[in-house]
Amino acid sequence: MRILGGKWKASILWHLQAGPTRFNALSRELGGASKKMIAERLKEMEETGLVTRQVVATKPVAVTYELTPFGHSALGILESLHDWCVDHDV
Amino acid sequence: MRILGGKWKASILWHLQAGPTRFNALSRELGGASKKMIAERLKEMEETGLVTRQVVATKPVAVTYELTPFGHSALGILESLHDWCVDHDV
DNA sequence: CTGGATCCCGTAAGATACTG
DNA sequence: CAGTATCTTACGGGATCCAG
Repeated sequence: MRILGGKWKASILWHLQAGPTRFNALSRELGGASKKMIAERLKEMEETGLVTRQVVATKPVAVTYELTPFGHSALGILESLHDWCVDHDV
Repeated sequence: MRILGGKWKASILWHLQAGPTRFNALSRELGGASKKMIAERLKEMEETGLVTRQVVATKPVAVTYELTPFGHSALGILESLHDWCVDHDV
């Protein structure tokens, strides 16, 4: 729960499964989440090894986030959770 | 996450799998949790249908909590989560 | 424009005392 | 025994502001 819990980590993982994504792209796709939330959650997820952070020194700077293999495996878990919710009407 | 999240619900489910358990028994087994936490979490879990509450009109009163089938199925999910953590060293 | 830091608030969590 | 009442603290969450 400490790794996957909270309000946004699951959504972030979901949106990252398509491939490396920029900070603001995430911010746009996760409509209801403030940039602070995304930044905090990404930092935690980087520390737990779910995602990697890449800084591209263009101008203006670009920062992309990408799933690690561990992050991909987490998506499998989330899918189990999802199926469980659906099976029990939740 | 809303159903299983928080700090104590998983532990409560785990301790209830042995069968109907009394409030104070839970309180003793979940060392670090105050009675307030347990009471609040149990109330939520009753509302989401994970557990049932049974009042036995002895003197003094006894109250036991028991897993519903839905609660049992949640244990399966938690086990998946646990296995996932173990497999990835967490 | 980009990514992120700061401020403020509400709720969860924790400790303790009290009640039927 | 099984909670409730009350208070304090910690953290998640949201809006806003800052730097490159």
